[in-house]
Amino acid sequence: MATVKSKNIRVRIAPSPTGYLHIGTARTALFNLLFAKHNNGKFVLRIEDTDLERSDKKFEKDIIESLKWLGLAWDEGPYRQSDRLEIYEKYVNKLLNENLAYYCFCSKEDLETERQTMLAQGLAPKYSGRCRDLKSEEVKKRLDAGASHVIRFKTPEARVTFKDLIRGEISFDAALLGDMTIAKDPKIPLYNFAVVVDDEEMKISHVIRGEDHIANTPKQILLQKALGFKTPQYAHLPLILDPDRSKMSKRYSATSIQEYRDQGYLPQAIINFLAFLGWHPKEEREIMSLKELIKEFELNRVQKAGAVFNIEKLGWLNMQYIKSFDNSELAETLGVAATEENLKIIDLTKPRMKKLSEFKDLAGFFFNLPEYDSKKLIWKTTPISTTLENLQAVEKLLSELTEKQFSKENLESVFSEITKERGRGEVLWPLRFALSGLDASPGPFEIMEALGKKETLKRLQIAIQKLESRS
RNA sequence: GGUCCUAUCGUCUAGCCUGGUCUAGGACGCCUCCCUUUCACGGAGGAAACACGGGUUCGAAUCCCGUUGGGACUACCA
Repeated sequence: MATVKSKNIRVRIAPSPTGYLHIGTARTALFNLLFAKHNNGKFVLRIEDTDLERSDKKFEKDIIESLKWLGLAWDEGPYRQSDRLEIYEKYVNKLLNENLAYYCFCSKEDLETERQTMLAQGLAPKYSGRCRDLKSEEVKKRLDAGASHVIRFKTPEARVTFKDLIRGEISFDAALLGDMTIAKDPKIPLYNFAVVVDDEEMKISHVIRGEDHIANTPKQILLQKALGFKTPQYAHLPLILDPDRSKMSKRYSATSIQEYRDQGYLPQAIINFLAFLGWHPKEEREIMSLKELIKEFELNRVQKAGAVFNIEKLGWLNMQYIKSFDNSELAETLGVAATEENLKIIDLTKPRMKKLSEFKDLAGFFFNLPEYDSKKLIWKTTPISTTLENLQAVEKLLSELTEKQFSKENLESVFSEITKERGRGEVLWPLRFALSGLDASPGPFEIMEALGKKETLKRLQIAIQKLESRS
């Protein structure tokens, strides 16, 4: 295998527990894992919970559980930013002491007015730097008075250029950025700052994340330089899009892994599907396991443009995986007892299921015969009387068989004569309908095998009675 | 508005780096047919794309420039 020589590759997935594990986050996690494992690197999980108001333990729990369910195992963590506050504080103070950051006392209202004014002038909105040169005595005085504040980084006016592993060179003019906020207080870091500190402390070599973070990259690089940190390699993944080509959102579709899990999508199918959203192996293949994906994954084969989430294809993939399961395995995932009868039912239902959740609807008739209109027993233009005669003939034929003879193969041969005499459609359609009560179902021989002699006869008699009461 | 990213069938994509083998390949979806009592599976076939305009070149889906379209970002969220 063409692996990069042990270059201490370390990547991370850094979800914030402000919602359930998002499809996009799962895909980012997957690509990170794929890249790490392909190169014998480490995959770190870091929970970015610096936003106390929006973070919730229940989301953290869901993220961890969903990641596990998908089979995306991390090597280190979960680290929690809320457990690392002293580390950020140390670095905030460092910047403050070196006069690379400063306290800002501007009110939100003032900032907003400033922003609007600049926007109206067609300028890139950025902070004016009003508090940048406040005298230290003044700062101390205001701090002592308990004035509300924030800490800003003195953004240098420079051109920031970095090489994105997927997109090539990307360049920003930092002069347009303005002095960004890095913390609300030395003890309360903000996203861009916490990320930079953690990536350094955790020796992250490659930052693989969504395209929506491209604009954050120059900010983080500037911070790294000020702090004397190394700059990791960056790779920005294309976004997952809704059918209207906007960033996938709750408004349009189910966005949490948990929802797909509840609907009966298999983790293998989701992984396979997500991997192919923005990536493709060299060969023309569609079905790949996580292991195979790891083997084949190359960052330079990642697509640059966003990819629409195609639920139809997920459904098809899911069906492929469902079909690949053996019956007892499927019984277990469905939470159904692996009795002989159930296994037969599963076997017949398997090729018809796009989602596990469809099992109930598809297989329900095996357990309870649905109510149906006796008209439905009639094949095309067959007269009622003929249909009745045919069913009676079938009943007679079947009642002479032993339970053992109720196998698909045997029943087929038993029926060869009667279907020749009376017509396949004329015999088999009413039989199948009597057995299933449904317009669409597996074939009558298969159903009879699963149902057994007693139940088959019972259902046949119900149909016969229905027809008799009609005529 | 500004900044940045981006552009092959309806969708996911192969091909693009290293121009000719592209009459542009595969998959999902769609259509037709086969199998078949129905539905599904399976099998065979079909319709369907290089956004546009300039260059460069003997030759461009592939390289360059521009236009247009699409998207992301633009917080004391992450």
